[in-house]
Amino acid sequence: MTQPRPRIPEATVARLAVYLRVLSGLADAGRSNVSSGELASAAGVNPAGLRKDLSHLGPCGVRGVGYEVATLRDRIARVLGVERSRACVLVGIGNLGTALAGYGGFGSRGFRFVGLFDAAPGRVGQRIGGQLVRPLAELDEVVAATAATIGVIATPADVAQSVCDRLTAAGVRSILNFAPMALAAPAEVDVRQVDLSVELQVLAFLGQQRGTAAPTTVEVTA
Amino acid sequence: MTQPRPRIPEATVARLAVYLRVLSGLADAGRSNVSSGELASAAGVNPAGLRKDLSHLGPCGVRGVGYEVATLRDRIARVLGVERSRACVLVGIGNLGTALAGYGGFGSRGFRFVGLFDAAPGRVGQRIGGQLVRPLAELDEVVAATAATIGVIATPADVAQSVCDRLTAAGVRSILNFAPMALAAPAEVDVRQVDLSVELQVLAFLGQQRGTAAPTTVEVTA
DNA sequence: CCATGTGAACCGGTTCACAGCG
DNA sequence: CGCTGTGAACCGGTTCACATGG
Repeated sequence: MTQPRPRIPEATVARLAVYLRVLSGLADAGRSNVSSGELASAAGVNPAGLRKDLSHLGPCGVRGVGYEVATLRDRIARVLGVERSRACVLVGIGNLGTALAGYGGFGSRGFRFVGLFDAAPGRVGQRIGGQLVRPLAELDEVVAATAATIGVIATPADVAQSVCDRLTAAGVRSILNFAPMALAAPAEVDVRQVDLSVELQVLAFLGQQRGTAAPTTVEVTA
Repeated sequence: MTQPRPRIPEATVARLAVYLRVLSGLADAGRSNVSSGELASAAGVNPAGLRKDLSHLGPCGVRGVGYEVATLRDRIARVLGVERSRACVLVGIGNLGTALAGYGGFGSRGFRFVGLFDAAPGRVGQRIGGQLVRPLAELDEVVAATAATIGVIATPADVAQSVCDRLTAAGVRSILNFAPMALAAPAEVDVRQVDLSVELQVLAFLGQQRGTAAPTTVEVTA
């Protein structure tokens, strides 16, 4: 290939996804142009960092002017691979699983759930957003038939590892895990962990530290 | 105070929360001792890093032996402030909000929801896990009465900023935001963003990069 | 002798300041 | 003249290797 393939840092990829969302909103609002400052403020990052992120895509703005909204949006979408639709399976259709299955934000980002699975007989057969909930026994079959490469785990912790094993055995290459437990998976499988109670715990700790650190709040260091 | 207050890094705090969960599980299973290697593997981190994390609490293991499970658990719990119960309010009782309100993992970590709020008249008056869903109009009142310091936003993106403004005005000092949108808040308020579709997007990008990078998979670099 | 605790090298990512260019 | 693009300093965090001590 003639592409330079510059290896975009993971932290940058995460922010590109945010810029993409902001740009889509701006485009829908009819805006045709933005500066790095405005885009950065809407995305919650610092302007220089945003420009550095975009530099990984090659020059894509006009000096002295800013960025063309639709062009930049399409460029980022292409890099992130939003065009291609990605088949995902979701295991664990409790409240969280239901929320994920029904979340509209995924569809517009190129993700579609091609299989919803649950172990509880009571859940199986229900419909969530037009999708049938299937028994876990059909996992292999569905992954094979749809070539799904992404699996999402929203089960209780005690079955998460066994679900992970089944997903990897079925051929899934990337796993997003919401169960509060570290998963062991083969090296060629990417696992990302989202841990809701850890987020709350960090927030509480920072708040408590901030609260107790300086009784008179600010200007203590000066 | 006689405490040294050594300023624990944020990344370490997040992992301490994970160690705490693993240690609680080990204690419940009757284990009284662990090595850094075993604990690290259960937490999904590298052993040296785990020891460095624990070094922020001062020496708490026995050389040549390992860590005493209950002691270490209690030490971490004290540092994270798990003992004190923290009042939280949750705004947005859709599928995600319902999942959060019903998630048992929070209670055991010292968090309790003292108010569930939604703008939709259809939601108000429902009970979720024994809690009544209230109208947003009662937010100030409940935050004041319960001294809640943490707010969780699980609303659609278009109202997230206004909810954030109301929470900060009511006196909330820490916000966990699940709406896919960057929030603007006063500097003294901590905001943490959890963005589900960004997680999926990063995962998909890494998978696509991995897939196209090395056709013969491994041993290319050797 | 073994696992902890830690100083020091290392690395990715962020911030800054300014050069480049419309 | 203004905003983009980027090299260079900076910083936090991770990894490594080994000293420490039961």
